[in-house]
Amino acid sequence: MPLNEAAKKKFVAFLESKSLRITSQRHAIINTVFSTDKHFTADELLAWAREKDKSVSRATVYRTLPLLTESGLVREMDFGKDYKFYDPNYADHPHHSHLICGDCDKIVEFDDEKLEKLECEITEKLGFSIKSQRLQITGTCEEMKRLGSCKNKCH
Amino acid sequence: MPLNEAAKKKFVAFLESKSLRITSQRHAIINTVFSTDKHFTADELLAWAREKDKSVSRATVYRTLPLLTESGLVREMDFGKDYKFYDPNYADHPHHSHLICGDCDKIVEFDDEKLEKLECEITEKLGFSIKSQRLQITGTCEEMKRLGSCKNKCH
DNA sequence: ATCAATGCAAATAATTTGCAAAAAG
DNA sequence: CTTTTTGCAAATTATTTGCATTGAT
Repeated sequence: MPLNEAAKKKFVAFLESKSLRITSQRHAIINTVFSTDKHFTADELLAWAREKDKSVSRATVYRTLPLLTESGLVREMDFGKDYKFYDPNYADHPHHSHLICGDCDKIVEFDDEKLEKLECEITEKLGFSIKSQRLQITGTCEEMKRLGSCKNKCH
Repeated sequence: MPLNEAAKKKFVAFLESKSLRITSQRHAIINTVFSTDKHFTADELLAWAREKDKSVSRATVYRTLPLLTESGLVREMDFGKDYKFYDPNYADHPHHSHLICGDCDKIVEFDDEKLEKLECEITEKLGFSIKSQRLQITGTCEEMKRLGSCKNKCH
Protein backbone atom coordinates (compact mmCIF):
# COMPACT_ATOMS: atom_id res chain seq x y z
CA MET A 1 0.00 0.00 0.00
CA PRO A 2 1.44 3.37 -1.02
CA LEU A 3 2.25 6.09 1.47
CA ASN A 4 -0.62 8.45 2.14
CA GLU A 5 1.27 11.64 1.33
CA ALA A 6 -1.54 13.97 2.33
CA ALA A 7 -1.83 12.44 5.78
CA LYS A 8 1.92 12.52 6.25
CA LYS A 9 2.07 16.17 5.25
CA LYS A 10 -0.66 17.01 7.75
CA PHE A 11 1.15 15.25 10.54
CA VAL A 12 4.45 16.92 9.74
CA ALA A 13 2.64 20.26 9.82
CA PHE A 14 1.16 19.28 13.16
CA LEU A 15 4.62 18.56 14.56
CA GLU A 16 6.00 21.81 13.19
CA SER A 17 3.11 23.79 14.65
CA LYS A 18 4.20 22.55 18.05
CA SER A 19 7.90 23.04 17.30
CA LEU A 20 8.50 19.34 17.57
CA ARG A 21 11.30 17.80 15.56
CA ILE A 22 11.15 15.44 12.62
CA THR A 23 13.76 12.91 13.64
CA SER A 24 14.76 9.92 11.56
CA GLN A 25 12.94 7.65 13.98
CA ARG A 26 9.75 9.65 13.68
CA HIS A 27 10.15 9.53 9.96
CA ALA A 28 10.20 5.77 9.99
CA ILE A 29 7.19 5.65 12.28
CA ILE A 30 5.18 8.14 10.26
CA ASN A 31 5.93 6.39 6.99
CA THR A 32 4.86 3.10 8.51
CA VAL A 33 1.61 4.41 9.96
CA PHE A 34 0.49 6.13 6.79
CA SER A 35 1.40 3.24 4.52
CA THR A 36 -1.22 0.89 5.88
CA ASP A 37 -4.95 0.84 6.38
CA LYS A 38 -4.78 -1.93 8.96
CA HIS A 39 -5.41 -1.44 12.65
CA PHE A 40 -2.16 -2.00 14.47
CA THR A 41 -0.80 -2.36 17.98
CA ALA A 42 2.16 -0.53 19.47
CA ASP A 43 4.11 -3.74 19.17
CA GLU A 44 3.34 -4.17 15.49
CA LEU A 45 4.19 -0.58 14.77
CA LEU A 46 7.54 -1.07 16.48
CA ALA A 47 8.32 -4.14 14.39
CA TRP A 48 7.30 -2.50 11.10
CA ALA A 49 9.11 0.75 11.82
CA ARG A 50 12.24 -1.17 12.72
CA GLU A 51 12.23 -2.74 9.29
CA LYS A 52 12.74 0.75 7.93
CA ASP A 53 15.03 2.05 10.66
CA LYS A 54 16.68 -0.34 13.05
CA SER A 55 17.25 2.44 15.59
CA VAL A 56 13.57 2.92 16.44
CA SER A 57 12.97 1.97 20.05
CA ARG A 58 9.85 0.91 21.84
CA ALA A 59 9.96 4.06 23.96
CA THR A 60 9.92 6.25 20.89
CA VAL A 61 6.95 4.38 19.48
CA TYR A 62 5.09 4.88 22.74
CA ARG A 63 6.07 8.53 22.79
CA THR A 64 4.95 9.13 19.20
CA LEU A 65 1.59 7.42 19.41
CA PRO A 66 0.02 10.14 21.58
CA LEU A 67 1.17 12.73 19.06
CA LEU A 68 -0.53 10.82 16.29
CA THR A 69 -3.78 10.58 18.20
CA GLU A 70 -3.60 14.19 19.30
CA SER A 71 -3.30 15.24 15.68
CA GLY A 72 -6.58 13.44 14.98
CA LEU A 73 -5.06 11.49 12.09
CA VAL A 74 -4.94 8.24 14.05
CA ARG A 75 -7.38 7.03 16.62
CA GLU A 76 -6.95 4.79 19.61
CA MET A 77 -9.38 1.89 19.54
CA ASP A 78 -10.51 -0.53 22.18
CA PHE A 79 -11.62 -3.92 20.98
CA GLY A 80 -11.78 -5.52 24.40
CA LYS A 81 -8.22 -6.83 24.32
CA ASP A 82 -5.74 -5.83 26.95
CA TYR A 83 -3.70 -3.79 24.52
CA LYS A 84 -4.75 -0.91 22.33
CA PHE A 85 -5.22 -0.79 18.60
CA TYR A 86 -4.62 2.23 16.43
CA ASP A 87 -6.63 3.08 13.35
CA PRO A 88 -4.83 5.14 10.69
CA ASN A 89 -7.93 5.61 8.53
CA TYR A 90 -9.30 8.67 10.26
CA ALA A 91 -7.11 10.80 8.05
CA ASP A 92 -9.27 9.91 5.05
CA HIS A 93 -12.52 8.94 6.77
CA PRO A 94 -12.92 11.09 9.88
CA HIS A 95 -16.38 9.75 10.72
CA HIS A 96 -16.21 6.05 10.02
CA SER A 97 -17.63 3.31 12.20
CA HIS A 98 -16.68 -0.32 12.77
CA LEU A 99 -18.58 -3.49 12.14
CA ILE A 100 -16.98 -6.50 13.79
CA CYS A 101 -17.76 -10.04 12.72
CA GLY A 102 -18.35 -12.04 15.88
CA ASP A 103 -17.51 -15.22 14.01
CA CYS A 104 -14.16 -14.46 12.46
CA ASP A 105 -13.20 -11.11 14.04
CA LYS A 106 -12.89 -9.38 10.70
CA ILE A 107 -13.53 -5.66 10.98
CA VAL A 108 -15.36 -3.74 8.28
CA GLU A 109 -15.21 0.04 8.26
CA PHE A 110 -18.13 2.02 6.93
CA ASP A 111 -19.42 5.56 6.58
CA ASP A 112 -23.10 6.38 6.69
CA GLU A 113 -24.54 9.84 6.20
CA LYS A 114 -27.93 9.06 7.64
CA LEU A 115 -26.32 7.72 10.76
CA GLU A 116 -24.15 10.76 11.11
CA LYS A 117 -27.14 13.04 10.78
CA LEU A 118 -29.18 11.08 13.30
CA GLU A 119 -26.39 11.10 15.84
CA CYS A 120 -26.13 14.84 15.42
CA GLU A 121 -29.87 15.28 15.99
CA ILE A 122 -29.92 13.09 19.07
CA THR A 123 -26.98 14.94 20.53
CA GLU A 124 -28.58 18.33 20.00
CA LYS A 125 -31.86 17.17 21.46
CA LEU A 126 -29.92 16.34 24.62
CA GLY A 127 -28.45 19.85 24.77
CA PHE A 128 -25.01 19.20 23.32
CA SER A 129 -23.28 19.71 20.03
CA ILE A 130 -21.49 16.71 18.63
CA LYS A 131 -17.72 16.64 18.61
CA SER A 132 -16.87 13.06 17.75
CA GLN A 133 -18.32 9.62 17.75
CA ARG A 134 -17.30 5.99 18.12
CA LEU A 135 -19.63 3.23 17.01
CA GLN A 136 -18.81 -0.45 17.09
CA ILE A 137 -21.40 -2.88 15.87
CA THR A 138 -20.85 -6.56 16.47
CA GLY A 139 -22.61 -8.81 14.01
CA THR A 140 -22.95 -12.36 12.89
CA CYS A 141 -22.11 -13.22 9.35
CA GLU A 142 -25.20 -14.39 7.41
CA GLU A 143 -23.04 -16.54 5.16
CA MET A 144 -21.71 -18.19 8.28
CA LYS A 145 -25.13 -19.07 9.58
CA ARG A 146 -26.27 -20.52 6.28
CA LEU A 147 -23.15 -22.33 5.16
CA GLY A 148 -21.28 -22.91 8.37
CA SER A 149 -18.45 -20.68 7.31
CA CYS A 150 -18.21 -17.08 6.24
CA LYS A 151 -15.87 -17.35 3.31
CA ASN A 152 -17.21 -14.43 1.32
CA LYS A 153 -18.04 -11.88 3.91
CA CYS A 154 -15.62 -12.67 6.64
CA HIS A 155 -12.32 -14.02 5.39
CA MET B 1 -30.76 3.36 45.22
CA PRO B 2 -32.72 0.16 45.85
CA LEU B 3 -31.46 -3.24 44.79
CA ASN B 4 -32.54 -4.24 41.31
CA GLU B 5 -34.12 -7.54 42.31
CA ALA B 6 -34.87 -8.64 38.77
CA ALA B 7 -31.28 -8.22 37.66
CA LYS B 8 -30.01 -10.00 40.73
CA LYS B 9 -32.37 -12.90 40.15
CA LYS B 10 -31.19 -13.20 36.56
CA PHE B 11 -27.57 -13.27 37.60
CA VAL B 12 -28.18 -15.86 40.29
CA ALA B 13 -29.94 -17.99 37.67
CA PHE B 14 -26.94 -17.50 35.40
CA LEU B 15 -24.60 -18.75 38.10
CA GLU B 16 -26.83 -21.73 38.86
CA SER B 17 -27.06 -22.62 35.18
CA LYS B 18 -23.29 -23.02 35.21
CA SER B 19 -23.28 -24.79 38.58
CA LEU B 20 -21.34 -21.96 40.12
CA ARG B 21 -21.78 -21.22 43.79
CA ILE B 22 -23.43 -18.27 45.49
CA THR B 23 -20.87 -17.50 48.14
CA SER B 24 -21.22 -14.75 50.70
CA GLN B 25 -18.57 -12.74 48.87
CA ARG B 26 -20.42 -13.02 45.59
CA HIS B 27 -23.57 -12.01 47.39
CA ALA B 28 -21.96 -8.80 48.56
CA ILE B 29 -20.61 -8.10 45.09
CA ILE B 30 -23.91 -8.79 43.35
CA ASN B 31 -25.86 -6.66 45.79
CA THR B 32 -23.42 -3.83 45.26
CA VAL B 33 -23.47 -4.00 41.50
CA PHE B 34 -27.23 -4.08 41.21
CA SER B 35 -27.82 -1.31 43.74
CA THR B 36 -26.26 1.41 41.64
CA ASP B 37 -26.70 2.91 38.21
CA LYS B 38 -23.24 4.46 38.21
CA HIS B 39 -20.38 3.23 36.10
CA PHE B 40 -17.75 1.80 38.41
CA THR B 41 -14.19 0.52 38.37
CA ALA B 42 -12.94 -2.74 39.84
CA ASP B 43 -11.40 -0.74 42.62
CA GLU B 44 -14.63 1.04 43.48
CA LEU B 45 -16.55 -2.20 43.41
CA LEU B 46 -14.05 -3.69 45.83
CA ALA B 47 -14.43 -0.78 48.24
CA TRP B 48 -18.23 -0.81 48.09
CA ALA B 49 -18.53 -4.57 48.42
CA ARG B 50 -16.19 -4.51 51.40
CA GLU B 51 -18.57 -2.15 53.17
CA LYS B 52 -21.08 -4.99 53.07
CA ASP B 53 -18.70 -7.86 53.66
CA LYS B 54 -15.20 -7.17 54.91
CA SER B 55 -13.99 -10.54 53.61
CA VAL B 56 -14.30 -9.66 49.91
CA SER B 57 -10.88 -9.63 48.31
CA ARG B 58 -9.62 -7.92 45.21
CA ALA B 59 -9.04 -11.30 43.57
CA THR B 60 -12.65 -12.26 44.03
CA VAL B 61 -13.83 -9.00 42.53
CA TYR B 62 -11.61 -9.58 39.51
CA ARG B 63 -12.86 -13.14 39.23
CA THR B 64 -16.52 -12.14 39.47
CA LEU B 65 -16.43 -9.31 36.96
CA PRO B 66 -16.03 -11.61 33.94
CA LEU B 67 -19.03 -13.60 35.12
CA LEU B 68 -21.09 -10.43 35.27
CA THR B 69 -20.10 -9.42 31.78
CA GLU B 70 -20.59 -12.91 30.43
CA SER B 71 -24.13 -12.87 31.75
CA GLY B 72 -24.79 -9.74 29.71
CA LEU B 73 -26.14 -7.85 32.71
CA VAL B 74 -23.05 -5.70 33.06
CA ARG B 75 -20.88 -4.36 30.31
CA GLU B 76 -17.22 -3.50 30.22
CA MET B 77 -16.66 0.03 28.99
CA ASP B 78 -13.59 1.82 27.73
CA PHE B 79 -13.50 5.55 28.24
CA GLY B 80 -9.87 5.95 27.29
CA LYS B 81 -8.54 5.60 30.83
CA ASP B 82 -6.05 2.91 31.71
CA TYR B 83 -8.57 1.01 33.77
CA LYS B 84 -11.93 -0.36 32.82
CA PHE B 85 -15.37 0.85 33.79
CA TYR B 86 -18.38 -1.37 34.24
CA ASP B 87 -21.92 -0.34 33.41
CA PRO B 88 -24.69 -2.09 35.36
CA ASN B 89 -27.53 -0.54 33.35
CA TYR B 90 -27.61 -3.11 30.58
CA ALA B 91 -29.91 -5.23 32.70
CA ASP B 92 -32.69 -2.67 32.23
CA HIS B 93 -31.55 -0.95 29.01
CA PRO B 94 -29.81 -3.53 26.84
CA HIS B 95 -29.35 -1.15 23.91
CA HIS B 96 -28.39 2.15 25.43
CA SER B 97 -25.66 4.46 24.17
CA HIS B 98 -23.42 7.00 25.86
CA LEU B 99 -23.11 10.72 25.36
CA ILE B 100 -20.02 12.13 27.04
CA CYS B 101 -19.66 15.82 27.80
CA GLY B 102 -16.20 16.85 26.69
CA ASP B 103 -16.29 19.79 29.08
CA CYS B 104 -17.20 18.18 32.37
CA ASP B 105 -16.96 14.44 31.62
CA LYS B 106 -20.56 13.81 32.64
CA ILE B 107 -22.01 10.79 30.88
CA VAL B 108 -25.63 10.70 29.73
CA GLU B 109 -27.18 7.39 28.76
CA PHE B 110 -29.86 7.31 26.12
CA ASP B 111 -31.98 4.93 24.09
CA ASP B 112 -33.12 5.75 20.58
CA GLU B 113 -35.35 3.52 18.49
CA LYS B 114 -34.57 5.21 15.20
CA LEU B 115 -30.88 4.76 15.82
CA GLU B 116 -31.33 1.13 16.69
CA LYS B 117 -33.31 0.53 13.52
CA LEU B 118 -30.78 2.32 11.35
CA GLU B 119 -27.88 0.37 12.81
CA CYS B 120 -29.75 -2.82 12.09
CA GLU B 121 -30.34 -1.80 8.47
CA ILE B 122 -26.73 -0.80 7.90
CA THR B 123 -25.52 -4.06 9.36
CA GLU B 124 -27.79 -6.14 7.17
CA LYS B 125 -26.83 -4.21 4.08
CA LEU B 126 -23.25 -5.26 4.81
CA GLY B 127 -24.24 -8.93 5.02
CA PHE B 128 -24.39 -9.38 8.76
CA SER B 129 -27.06 -9.55 11.39
CA ILE B 130 -26.61 -7.33 14.37
CA LYS B 131 -25.70 -8.83 17.69
CA SER B 132 -24.72 -5.87 19.82
CA GLN B 133 -23.63 -2.29 19.57
CA ARG B 134 -21.56 0.28 21.40
CA LEU B 135 -21.92 3.94 20.60
CA GLN B 136 -20.10 6.73 22.39
CA ILE B 137 -20.78 10.27 21.30
CA THR B 138 -18.57 13.02 22.64
CA GLY B 139 -20.21 16.42 22.70
CA THR B 140 -19.82 19.94 23.91
CA CYS B 141 -22.37 21.34 26.26
CA GLU B 142 -24.31 24.22 24.66
CA GLU B 143 -24.90 25.78 28.05
CA MET B 144 -21.15 25.76 28.53
CA LYS B 145 -20.48 27.59 25.34
CA ARG B 146 -23.09 30.26 26.04
CA LEU B 147 -22.58 30.83 29.73
CA GLY B 148 -19.06 29.64 30.32
CA SER B 149 -20.22 26.81 32.52
CA CYS B 150 -22.59 23.93 32.04
CA LYS B 151 -24.48 23.98 35.29
CA ASN B 152 -27.76 22.64 34.02
CA LYS B 153 -26.74 20.07 31.51
CA CYS B 154 -23.47 18.85 32.86
CA HIS B 155 -23.30 18.96 36.64
C1' DA C 1 24.55 26.61 20.94
C1' DT C 2 20.05 25.25 22.44
C1' DC C 3 16.52 22.36 23.58
C1' DA C 4 13.92 18.48 22.11
C1' DA C 5 14.33 13.46 21.32
C1' DT C 6 16.59 9.20 21.89
C1' DG C 7 17.63 4.36 23.90
C1' DC C 8 18.07 1.93 27.81
C1' DA C 9 16.64 -0.12 31.82
C1' DA C 10 14.02 0.38 35.74
C1' DA C 11 9.36 1.67 37.44
C1' DT C 12 4.35 1.62 37.35
C1' DA C 13 -0.14 -0.18 37.84
C1' DA C 14 -4.11 -2.82 36.49
C1' DT C 15 -5.15 -7.37 36.20
C1' DT C 16 -4.17 -12.43 36.57
C1' DT C 17 -2.71 -16.63 38.69
C1' DG C 18 -0.75 -20.67 41.77
C1' DC C 19 -1.65 -22.68 45.84
C1' DA C 20 -3.13 -24.35 50.22
C1' DA C 21 -7.04 -23.62 53.14
C1' DA C 22 -12.20 -22.90 53.60
C1' DA C 23 -16.95 -23.44 52.38
C1' DA C 24 -20.90 -24.65 49.30
C1' DG C 25 -23.89 -28.22 47.79
C1' DC D 1 -17.27 -35.92 50.62
C1' DT D 2 -16.43 -33.56 46.33
C1' DT D 3 -15.64 -29.62 43.83
C1' DT D 4 -15.63 -24.86 43.62
C1' DT D 5 -14.09 -20.59 45.73
C1' DT D 6 -11.38 -17.99 48.57
C1' DG D 7 -7.41 -14.76 50.12
C1' DC D 8 -2.81 -14.03 49.78
C1' DA D 9 1.20 -12.82 47.62
C1' DA D 10 3.80 -13.29 43.69
C1' DA D 11 3.67 -12.92 38.64
C1' DT D 12 2.40 -10.81 34.39
C1' DT D 13 2.36 -7.37 30.93
C1' DA D 14 1.32 -3.12 28.45
C1' DT D 15 2.79 1.27 29.00
C1' DT D 16 5.50 5.08 31.20
C1' DT D 17 9.49 7.45 32.91
C1' DG D 18 14.34 9.16 34.62
C1' DC D 19 18.54 10.03 32.91
C1' DA D 20 22.71 10.67 30.42
C1' DT D 21 23.58 11.20 25.60
C1' DT D 22 22.57 12.37 20.81
C1' DG D 23 20.79 15.06 17.12
C1' DA D 24 17.74 18.70 14.84
C1' DT D 25 17.31 23.34 13.98
